[in-house]
Amino acid sequence: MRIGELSRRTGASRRLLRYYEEQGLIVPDRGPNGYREYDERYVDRVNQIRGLLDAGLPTRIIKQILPCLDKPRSIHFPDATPEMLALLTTERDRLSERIDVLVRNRDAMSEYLAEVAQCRAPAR
DNA sequence: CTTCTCACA
DNA sequence: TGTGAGAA
Repeated sequence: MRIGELSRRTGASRRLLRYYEEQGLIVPDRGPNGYREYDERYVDRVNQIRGLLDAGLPTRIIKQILPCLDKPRSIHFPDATPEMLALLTTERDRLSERIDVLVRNRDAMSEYLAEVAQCRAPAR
């Protein structure tokens, strides 16, 4: 498929897809006319990129760890350098910290909402 | 549809 | 990180 269809199916703008390519996150094939050609795998791939960006990872890191997160993980297993493992470990830990912050804030919101509900439900 | 560039939040 | 616009 070409960029327009991938854009439609991922919700990412054409501009953004080119931006991801510029950042080295995706490397589409090129047709004879020079148009980018994407196969089905790129739909999931783009969504995964969005997820990692949402998780707070910079494109620089995503570019490095994305190959490890590809579907046939067992095939990428052999070329796991110590540097790669260290990177994955630190990024996973950063993710865990962010999750903790998110959980605390969610709980704080729940607590507040519960109190508000208690405060005005009986009155009404 | 393509690349590139400059600006901007 | 992501967008818009203009040029070619």
